[in-house]
Formats: sequence, C-alpha cells, structure tokens
Amino acid sequence: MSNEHRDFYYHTPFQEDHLDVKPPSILGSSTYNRSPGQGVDPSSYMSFTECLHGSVDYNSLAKAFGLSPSSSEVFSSIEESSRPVEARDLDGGNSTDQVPATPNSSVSFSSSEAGGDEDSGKTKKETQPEKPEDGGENSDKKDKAKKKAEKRQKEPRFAFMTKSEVDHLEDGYRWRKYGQKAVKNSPYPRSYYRCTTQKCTVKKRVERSFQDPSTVITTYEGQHNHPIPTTLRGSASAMFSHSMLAPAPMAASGPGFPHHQGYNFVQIPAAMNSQNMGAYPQGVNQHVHQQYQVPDYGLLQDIVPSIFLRQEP
DNA sequence: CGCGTTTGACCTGCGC
DNA sequence: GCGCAGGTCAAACGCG
Repeated sequence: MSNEHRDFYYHTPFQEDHLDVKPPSILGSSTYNRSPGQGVDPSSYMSFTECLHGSVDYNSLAKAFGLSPSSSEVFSSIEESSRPVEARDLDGGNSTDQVPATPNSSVSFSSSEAGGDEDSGKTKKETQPEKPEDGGENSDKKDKAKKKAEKRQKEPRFAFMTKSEVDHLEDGYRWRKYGQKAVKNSPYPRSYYRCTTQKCTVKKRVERSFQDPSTVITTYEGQHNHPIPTTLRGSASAMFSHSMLAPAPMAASGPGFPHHQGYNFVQIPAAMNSQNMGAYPQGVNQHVHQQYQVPDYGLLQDIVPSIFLRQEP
C-alpha cells in the first residue's frame, strides 16, 4: 500500500483480429478522466523514465504517447490502494467515461513503482520454512518485513492493456508461469509469470478483462537485469526491432523491459507477440509500425532507435 | 532429461 | 478475530 502507487495503462490501439491500427492521435474518443486534484498536473511533462521513478503523471504519459489530455486514452488513475491496478482498471476502465469505448482505439498503460505485493508471499514462503527456530524469529520476521517493504517500493510496476486473443504476450523474454488464480468479479483467471533468467526477479501478471474479453491486462513488475535471451533474438526480439510500435518509446526507459533491444514491453501489442506474429504475416507488423508516428521523447532516444522516435506531425 | 505448466495448499494483508 | 482475496510455492504432470 503505497501512496506512490501510480498506474498507467497502455491499451494497444488496434484490434488483433483485423489489425485495425490507428495512430494514437486518432484513437478513441475516450475522455481524459483525471482531474488535477487527483494528483495530476496537466502542465507537467516528463520522460517515461521519470514516470517510472514515481514523478510522472498521466498527462505526461499521455503526452509521451502523443496523446493530448483531452483525448487521451490513458484513463487510469493513480493507484492509492493496495488493489492491483488491473482490478481498478477492470472496474473503472470499461464502465466509465475513461475507458476507451472503442476496443480498437483505446490506448492505456499503467505503471506503478509501488508494486511488490507479490513479494510478500514469496518472502514469507522462503523465510518461514527456513526458520524453524523460535529464537530470533520475531526479529527475523521484522527484518524480512522491512526488506519486503523496501523491496516493494523499489520495484516499479507497469501495466498495460492489449487487445489480444492470447493471454500471454511475448515480449522477448522468457517467462515461467508460477501460478494462476481466479480473480474476483472476473470469469478469467490471472496468471503469474516470472522471468526465467537467473537473478532476474521480474514478474508479470496477465489477466483478461472480464468486461472486455478481448483485452488482456499485463502487469510487469521489477526490472530485467539482463538482455533479452539470445534464443529469442531470432524471433521476438528481431520482430520487435523491426516492427516496434510507436507508443513503445514512452516505455522504453521503463522498469527494465526489453529496452535493451530498443523496445520495451509497452509497445508490444497483440500483433507483436510471437503467437500473433505467427498468426499474422510479417508485413502486417510492418504495416502496424508504419501506422505510428512517434514524438521525440528525449531520453528515450537513448534507448529507442531513432526510427521509432520520429516527430509526430 | 530439462523446462514449462497446472493446480491445490499455504500465507499474508486488508476490511469488517 | 474472522473471512476473503490476492499472491506464491511446490509437487505432479506434460511436452519436446
């Protein structure tokens, strides 16, 4: 429960089925839902990196995406509660004015640096069984709690929505599913994935919006401390590098996502994942890429290939 | 055999 | 304190 919890959703602006790709500027007509009083300063404008560091606002993100506050598809609000961003998104997202009414025209993403909720369970599991002794159990638990809290605040969380038939969107990294839970008020379960790379603690949750089954909500947590697995460079990575979507740059400096390859998870829309790639000809992806015009994001240029950072007309 | 998924159990946090 | 929901573990299982 951190008051630093901020959420940004990136809703891939195209329909997987028809690949009805549209530039953010012409995307849905959803209204910008956030009011300044809610912690958003429309005048502020910072890099995505800053966003992930907890100093960003939705307007900034919207801008980063080339979206204007008035027509932003960024509809999420700062998450103040411990509730997973997805939950809020599922509720408010589709039922209110902020949710992109048009499935193929909504763009939303979420980031939260306060994540780490899931660490609690693991920490507990890892520690308790190992500490059968009662001696310093209390102090030990306290220490763990502290560490847990610290860790919780350190790990950025970033969620985005994607129109996709597949739940698990390929982002270039290798993930191992370690759990699945039914989500309250949703017929669709939530899957938990962990990066299989050693020493990489990045996790992600994937769930499908019950209000919009075609929408997959992916929440990343943590930062990759390694490049994209070589084994995937010939597939996902390569594809990303060649068909990265415009919105990507804003997340390029995100919480440790595939930025090493000049892209990050955010820009990975349904059509970008391997499954979809298999379903759609490469030309389609190129088409998608061409559909976007990316504004200059400054810092992001260090990470995102210039080809993806074109000035928006 | 290695790797990934499935799934029931367990733990924790939170609201009442 | 209790119940609920979320998150994680880990054994079992499947697959290439």
